[in-house]
Amino acid sequence: MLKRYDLLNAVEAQGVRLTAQRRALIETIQEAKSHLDAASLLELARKRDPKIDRATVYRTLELLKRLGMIDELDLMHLNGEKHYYEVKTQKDHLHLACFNCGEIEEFTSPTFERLKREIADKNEFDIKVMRLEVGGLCKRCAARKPVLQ
Amino acid sequence: MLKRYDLLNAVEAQGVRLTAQRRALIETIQEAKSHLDAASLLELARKRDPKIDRATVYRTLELLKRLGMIDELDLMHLNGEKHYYEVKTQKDHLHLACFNCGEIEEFTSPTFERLKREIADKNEFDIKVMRLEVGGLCKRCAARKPVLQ
DNA sequence: ATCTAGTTGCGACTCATTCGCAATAGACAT
DNA sequence: ATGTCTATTGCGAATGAGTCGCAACTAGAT
Ligand SMILES: [Mn+2]
Ligand SMILES: [Mn+2]
Ligand SMILES: [Zn+2]
Ligand SMILES: [Zn+2]
Repeated sequence: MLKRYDLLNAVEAQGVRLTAQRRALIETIQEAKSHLDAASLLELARKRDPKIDRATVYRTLELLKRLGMIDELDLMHLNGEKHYYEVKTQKDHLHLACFNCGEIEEFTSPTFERLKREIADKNEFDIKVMRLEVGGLCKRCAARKPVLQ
Repeated sequence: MLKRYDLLNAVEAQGVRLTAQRRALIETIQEAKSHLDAASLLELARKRDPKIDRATVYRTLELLKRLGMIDELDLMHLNGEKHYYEVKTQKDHLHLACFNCGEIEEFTSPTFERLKREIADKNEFDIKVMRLEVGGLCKRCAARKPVLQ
């Protein structure tokens, strides 16, 4: 399991106003077992504070993105055009999405870290976000499928 | 300049029906100087064949994606939620998007290729698409900005 | 020249995300 | 504790990207 940043403390440290809604949303993302889209996040957060609006969800996601505390993912848009969110981990990690079964695998990799350093160094690019998403067939689904077609 | 696949020939070789609209769209993407979103693609393609509809653009993009001939990009959604498209290149390449000036840099990298092989090998994942997008500040903009804030 | 399955245009639709504005509530000062 | 001020919120309406159903059309096979 990858180590996640502690959102609530980090947000507090930024001197951002801590409302009940933000608290509920932040706790929800922090404890989420999977990548959440805005609608699922809203649904879950309402269990903590039923009085949260969709607009607040988007505004809070925007805030957390701006502060560099969460990452936004496409996950290959396997399921509509929505985006997914997760707490940033200490090391960046990458995502493999299976076109067939929808499974998402995630992991870190020294080569990925090295690539990150190279980009920053060679291009003198000040990296704020880095997103590597791979689509294809997971081990199981690749085995199940004929190689052709 | 990265070497692009020849879409028209590749599509023909697939035994896909070649309509006037598809031809116009394919030629447009092929010759595009930049990453095109669906609306820009439509606008440009209409110069070749004025009678193309938005729905056909999306259906054709879907087709080309399925055939693995184009890539779909977010480019960090710097400008709304739309997606961008480009002809697949012989080697995959990655994209750096500057949050400040919007510039997009692209390049290939041996480390990126190596990472790709590692993912395929270690995870036994059959890679169809691989998308690495980086957001941050380009060289010029990073220099212009104070390090804090 | 005919046939037909695949493709298209159209208009209506869905779904994710954003916006404007009046009401509310953190945080800080009193 | 109370008041003040401003950032934040809920609401409902709006936007914008992408999709769909269906009748009309056409590429390409025979
Ligand atoms: Mn996207
Ligand atoms: Mn590119
Ligand atoms: Zn799978
Ligand atoms: Zn820049």
